[in-house]
Amino acid sequence: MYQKRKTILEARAKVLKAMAHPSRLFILEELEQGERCVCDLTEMIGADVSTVSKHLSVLKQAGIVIDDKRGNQVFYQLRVPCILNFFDCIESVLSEQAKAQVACLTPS
Amino acid sequence: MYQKRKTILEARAKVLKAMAHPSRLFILEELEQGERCVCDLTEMIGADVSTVSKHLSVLKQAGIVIDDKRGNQVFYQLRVPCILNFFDCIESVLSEQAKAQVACLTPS
DNA sequence: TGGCTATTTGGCCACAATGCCAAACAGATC
DNA sequence: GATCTGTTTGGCATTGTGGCCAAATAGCCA
Repeated sequence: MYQKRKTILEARAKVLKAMAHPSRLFILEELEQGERCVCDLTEMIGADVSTVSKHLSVLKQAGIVIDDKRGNQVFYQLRVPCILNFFDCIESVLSEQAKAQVACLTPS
Repeated sequence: MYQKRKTILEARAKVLKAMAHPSRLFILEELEQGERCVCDLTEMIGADVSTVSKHLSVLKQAGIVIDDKRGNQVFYQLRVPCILNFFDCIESVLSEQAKAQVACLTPS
């Protein structure tokens, strides 16, 4: 039952795992606007360049972004734009959470 | 730039992280069919009950599933059905990966 | 070549995640 | 109450992740 689907589910989990970090989500949002070089993203995020580079490497290994070296800088862009559609659903999870909290706090 | 959105992105990342495990993805797929008790899922996954229970706890804490105790068993169900829409996009990431691999292996 | 900028990689440390076992807990039934 | 089944929680070992610094690498320009 599970063993049969395990390989596929592992591949999916890998993609999700690559997205599951605030800095990496920020990068994806930013790349939605267009390509960005490592230096741009580093400045926006405010972490060490090496840290941002590693985040980009995670996204690249997961197949979510691709890189393009031009001169001495590297530009990253989304490979699959639909990635951003995820957020609508995530938002609905979060809004359900919020609703539940309100309901919980409201005296009945 | 990033600091401003960080709180929201952390919340989203938490949801994604909760999904980013093969067993938990399996659980979500299974719950798409309808509610399941811990014992059903445990048998299907083939791990220790305590392990499955912890996976369910992760999904619950993320607000993705809800539990309903009836008698001495606990039934879980999806709280937000759209979760499954994720997979279309993930599949397209994976198929792009596959395409790239083929292109890479094909002599030009 | 030498120096400059941009990026990646390796090392290290602190911390989180995974999975099992054992123990605790909850509900049903006798 | 005693016991059985179903579920959760605590503890522990193993492994993975995230972040920084320092060093290596790559491309430009003089």
